[in-house]
Parts: sequence; C-alpha cells; structure tokens
Amino acid sequence: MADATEPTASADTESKTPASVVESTELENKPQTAEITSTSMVDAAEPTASVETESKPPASAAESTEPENKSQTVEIKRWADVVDDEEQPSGTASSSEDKIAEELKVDKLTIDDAQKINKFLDDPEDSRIQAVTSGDTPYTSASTFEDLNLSPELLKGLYVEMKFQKPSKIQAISLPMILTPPYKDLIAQAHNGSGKTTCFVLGMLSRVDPNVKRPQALCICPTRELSIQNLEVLQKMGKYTGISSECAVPMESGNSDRSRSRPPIFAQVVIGTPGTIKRLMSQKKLSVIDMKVLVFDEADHMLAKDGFQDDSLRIMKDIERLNARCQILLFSATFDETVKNFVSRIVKKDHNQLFVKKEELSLDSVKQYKVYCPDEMVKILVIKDRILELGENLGQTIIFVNTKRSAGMLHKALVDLGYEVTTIHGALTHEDRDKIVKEFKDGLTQVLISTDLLARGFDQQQVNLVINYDLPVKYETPSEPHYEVYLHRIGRAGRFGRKGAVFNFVMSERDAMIMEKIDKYFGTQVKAVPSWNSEEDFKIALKEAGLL
DNA sequence: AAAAAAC
Repeated sequence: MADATEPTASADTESKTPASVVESTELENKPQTAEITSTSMVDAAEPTASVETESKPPASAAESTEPENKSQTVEIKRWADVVDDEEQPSGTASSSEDKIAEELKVDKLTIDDAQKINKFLDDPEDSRIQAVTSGDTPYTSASTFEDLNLSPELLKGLYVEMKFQKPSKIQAISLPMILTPPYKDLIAQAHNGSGKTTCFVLGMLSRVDPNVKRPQALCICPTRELSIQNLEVLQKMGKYTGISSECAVPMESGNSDRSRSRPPIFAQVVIGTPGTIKRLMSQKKLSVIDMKVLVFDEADHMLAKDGFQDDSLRIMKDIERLNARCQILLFSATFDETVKNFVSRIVKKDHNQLFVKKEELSLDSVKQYKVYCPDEMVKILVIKDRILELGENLGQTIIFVNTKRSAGMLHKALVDLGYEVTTIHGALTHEDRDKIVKEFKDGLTQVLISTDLLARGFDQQQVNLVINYDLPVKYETPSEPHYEVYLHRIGRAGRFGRKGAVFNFVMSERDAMIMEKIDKYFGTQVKAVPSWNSEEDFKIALKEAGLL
C-alpha cells in the first residue's frame, strides 16, 4: 500500500478575488487582474477534501499547526478522501510564514497564491489555478467550511460522514463563487483527485429548498458508473439534510420489467446520463420548472462535438427556456482550447472561471513511465511477469485498452495464464457492469481491464497503478495522442495526493511519437523503463514512485 | 470501423 499520503491541500489563503472582468469570450482565460488580498494565510494547509473525481492532490498534510479545531471534527481526512483511512500525515512543515508572505506579494492572480502558499506547505509544485471573475462580486476563498454558511446538517455530513476537515484548494476557491448570490455560472477546471465532486455536490445540496418537493438540481455525467458514484457521494454528504435524490440512468435491462415504464421523478436532486435525462424530460417525467442548478460533470466531454454536445445543449436549452436564471456549473480536469472557447460561449456572460495550465496539470505524485514492447506478446508478458507479480501488493491496478475487442482479448490471455482479472466495457449488461465495479471497489478484485468507460471520474483510492496497454489516440487522427483521455486515465491513480505509477506500453514507432507529443504537451519527461525484461528495472521504477 | 449513451 503505498503510503497513504495524505494530501492536503488547501488553500488557505484567502484571497479575494477581485473582479476582473471579463468577457469571456474574448479573453479566453486570461485572467485579468486579480489581486489578492491575502488575508491571512495562516494555516497550513490541510485540506480535506473530497471525493471527487478528479483533481490534483496535494500532498501531505501537515498539521501541526492547526489553529482551530472544531470539535465536531471527527477524523481527519485530508484531501479528499473519503474513504480511506490510512493516513498519515506527513509533516510538512509549517513553513515559515514569512516566506509565504513574501511570495504572496508577488502575485497577481488570485488563486495563484493559494497555490504558492501551498507549495511551501506541501506539495512541491502545485498547481496554480487561474481565476477570472466577472462583475464586481467579491469572493473570499473559504479557509473553513464554516465560512460558507452551510446548513448545520450539511456541515455535519461533511465532518461526520465525509470526514473532511477543511476545504481543498479548488473547494476553497470555487465554493464561494458557487454559493454567493447572485448565483453566477462557473466553468471550473481542477486537477484529478482534488475534490471537484464535492464542489458541485455541495453546490447542489445547499441550493435546494427542502420545502419544495420537486427537482431543483440536476447533474449530467458521461457514464452510468459516474452517475452512480456521484449520487453515492451526494447521499452520503447530504445524509442529515433530508434532501431526496435519485439516479436517472438506463433501467436494469432485467428481463422482467422492460415493459414497466419508469415513474416520474420527484427527487430534489437528480443525477444521470444524457439520454435518460433527455427522455425523461420529453416525457414530462422530470420537471425542470424549479431547477436552480444544472451541473455538467466532465463538462469538456459533455459539451464536445464528439461527446454529448447535442444532448447536453438540448437539455440546457429546455431548462433555460423555463428558467433563464438556472445556474450552470461546468467541471472537469481538462478543457482543450476548442471546448474552452465553446463552453464560455454557452454559459451566461457574467460567469466566473477557474483554469489550470496544461503544463501544471500532471500530478507530481504519480510517476509516469514508458516501456518499449516489441510486440503484443511482450505486452502480455510484461503484464503477467511484472505487473501482476510485482503489483499485487501495491494496491489495485487498472489496465486501459482502446477497444472492447482489445479488452476481451487481453482478458482471455490473462485468464488463460491463470490470473484473476475482471474486465469492464460498455457492451456488458448493466448488471455485469455494476457487479464488476462493485467487486473492484470492495477490493475483491485487484486488476481491472477497462476501456475508456472508466477513464474519467472513477474514484477508487486504492488504485496505485495504471497501465496504458494501448496509448490513447484521437479517433480521427490515430497518430495524434488524445491528451485529455491520457490525463484522465492517469488520474485514476494518485487520488487525493496519493502516490502512484503509470506504465505506458510503447510498441511501435508511432507509439514512441505519441509519447513524445504527450511530453511536449504537458511539459513532462516520461522516463523509460530500460528493459521490459528486467524485473529489477521495474522494481526501481516502482521504488522511485514510492510504491515499493 | 471507437468509447459511451439510448432510442
């Protein structure tokens, strides 16, 4: 197990973002001014956070300095974690505040500071999130959940159920923007594992009027699995609020009731996939008249041309027609330039935005490697002799492939060799998919082969190893890497700042080129494992990654 | 000719 590193994150600083304005359209995301007032930066960071689907983790926590402690806090978990309990903080030093202060003066953008501070505290190169706010609404980043005026029931859910202690960086920055009237739209990018889910889940829960027994918050996700996972987080966090919620995903294909039609939805919060939501709306089984918040998780994909753009826009327009002021929240770890431009045009003019430069998007806690494999047979041998043998004690592993066929073939090859692995892809029945995911989440299976079905958002903290059996490439131009998918895949390891390793299998000259392009794009230098045939080389790599 | 979603 690796260590549990606990991330921490935190943003502590409070920065206020002044407004900078901007029209989004024109300035892409260049933030404009923002100053930061850093008020206090005080504490070291500790984040706690959330569960999310993705984001960057921070690392370590240090806690010694903790100023306040709430009595209600139960255990401390750090960055996002929900589940895990291992934890051990590492100490980061509370670094001298002066240093921090010094840095602070320098900055320009808001959230940047938060990161700088954090940098000193824990994670060495942390990411900077650039914020661009519109209008003159001032926002102060939240150093504690109390700063957010959440209901006591919701706070209890955060501390008792989620075991969060304080907001992670993205939470500290985005929550005030989400919860402060006037409720502006938000486009938010944050690292894998940093706690984005908590941001929009809290946003949905806190904006629901408990007295109105009709749907008031809707969250659209790219897969059935992610919808279910997000609903579970919401139900846990909102346990004491009494707010009702429901999943709107395709019904069990169970033989028995296909005929029985789905009943109308009255839950106050609805989370689901685009097709089902669209259908429910057209059948008038999902009323959007009281909708206050519309969330798109993995928003870049949901609004991409080759993603769910049509369904997403349709849903968005149907809601806005009845409710022009419905707040739209877009979250993802990735937003390529094209999508970024597109989404900033479809949200309201006075929206706020948070972005992270692509060069700062890779998680430092997750070490990336490439392994030259002469042919397909070698790839299987590497999986068998290196990964399955060595990896057993390292936590769980996800092996990504590009096609369902590839998934099936690899699965068969490994099973024939006597290994226990499970495989998931969209051609399986919903029941089988649910079962495979549950077994993996329960830790009953160690190695999971998957298509990009699980590339995004899947949150299983025990995953320390990710294998790109096939490198992700663009469908239209297979010689080009699919940068976003790559980032999402590797983000399945290193949740919340934990350590992890990624092995990219490079079989052809084309693959080598793809890895080069990936390095260039993200500003990384993925190291090569000298020989696929050397157990020692893999051990060194894993040791370097902190897994051995 | 893919991944997923779903009619």
